[in-house]
Amino acid sequence: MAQDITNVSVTKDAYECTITVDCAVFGFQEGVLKLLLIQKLAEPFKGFWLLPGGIMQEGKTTEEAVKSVLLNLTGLKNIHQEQVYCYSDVNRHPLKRVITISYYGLINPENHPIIKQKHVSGVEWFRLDELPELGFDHEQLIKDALHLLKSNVEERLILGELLPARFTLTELQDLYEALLDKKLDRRNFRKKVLQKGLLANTGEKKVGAKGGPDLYTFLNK
Amino acid sequence: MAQDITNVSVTKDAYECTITVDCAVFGFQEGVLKLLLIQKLAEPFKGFWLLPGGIMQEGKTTEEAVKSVLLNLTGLKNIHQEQVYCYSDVNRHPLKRVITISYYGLINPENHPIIKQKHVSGVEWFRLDELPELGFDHEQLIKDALHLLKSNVEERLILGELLPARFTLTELQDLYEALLDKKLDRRNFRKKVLQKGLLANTGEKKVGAKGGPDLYTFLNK
DNA sequence: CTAAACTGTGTATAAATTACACAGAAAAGA
DNA sequence: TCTTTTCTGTGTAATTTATACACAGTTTAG
Repeated sequence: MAQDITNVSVTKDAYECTITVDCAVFGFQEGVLKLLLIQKLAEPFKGFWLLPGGIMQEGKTTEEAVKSVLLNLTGLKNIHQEQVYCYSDVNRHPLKRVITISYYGLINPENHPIIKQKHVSGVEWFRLDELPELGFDHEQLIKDALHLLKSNVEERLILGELLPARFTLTELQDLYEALLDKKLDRRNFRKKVLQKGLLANTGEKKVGAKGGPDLYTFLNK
Repeated sequence: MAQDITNVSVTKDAYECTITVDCAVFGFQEGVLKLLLIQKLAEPFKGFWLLPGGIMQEGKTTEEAVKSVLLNLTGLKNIHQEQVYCYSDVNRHPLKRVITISYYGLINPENHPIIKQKHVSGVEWFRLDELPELGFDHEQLIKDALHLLKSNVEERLILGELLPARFTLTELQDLYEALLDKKLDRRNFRKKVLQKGLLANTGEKKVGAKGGPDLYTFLNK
């Protein structure tokens, strides 16, 4: 007897599944792109480093679940986040079938002190080129998150808080260069990024920096 | 008392949620892009047209769930599919909290006869510019699916079965024009699409067509 | 106040995109 | 079968976009 699997039948006999969210939190500091990882306190993957993540609780959207998980594991709040992908392989988690929606987040580490919470044995920023061994399939999640981040930055200049509210074009260029892993020509970079029409020169200059660089900001936010 | 929401605790006290999948199946026929919709047999949204979708069953990935749902509602099988987005608003479904992973699929309607199954009162192809009123948030799902489809076609020439295995460049151009909703110059289009290096001229010509157009195919598949 | 390190800017060249027309092939119709 | 119609395949000039490149001015560091 075939089971009715249309939308009609969600109220009866529906299989239910644990949903987790994971979030690749990126920060940009001293010209280096960094990723925030937590170290697991218990099995499975005890001692391994992981993306912060956890269970979606009743009544929450996945976006809200990400916020709550980050707050509970790292003390972080108010961060820009974007959905990356849904991972549903049956054996992703060794103990139980879970479905994971992954996100990435963008913060300025200086504005967001990391406060290690209980449930984790460590919270640390890692350079992207010096990541430790990761648990679960988080290497894949990071790869996918980074790919989306690059395309969102290049195509739409979505920076979240990777840069401060007012930033110099050289800071923006340093971010591009870290993401693309190559040097860019200053004059051509400025031309290209300015003609997107998304940036405004504030008319003020950054203090404490040689050359007295102009501070820019986003036009509409 | 704070609940442990890390990955550690997936086995205890975890909220579980019904997961559904929806799939925007696109077909390309007579130069027109079409979308396959089903008509609902029962409340909620009885009589409304919807993307085929349904519940993810135990032991299945979301990709497998999409396959199973399409087979059960429309008789379709073996279709190219891509994940679009995860929708988790709490009130998306009027009867129950569900989380939906949406996909799009690409088929050649001529190779895949649609066989209406039980659980639905209709299955029909609609022109994209003549869609009926849709239930749930499926208008949004279609918009997002179409957006991803466009970018996958333009950037990566991912056509699934929108065209037959061997096709003329004019057929490919017709598909582009339908997707982008504008006319393209033939010579420039050919230059651009050929220099992607993904197509090979089979050396054969399409019979029954004026002008004797060359048949092309994908290089590596 | 000198040296060092940074900023802001324009132009010439190369590459990519666009606009555009005609001769040949096949089908359709007389 | 032959004339008309409709489609295919192709190149070049003009425009736009991307790239390579150097120097004078500003600020900090010593």
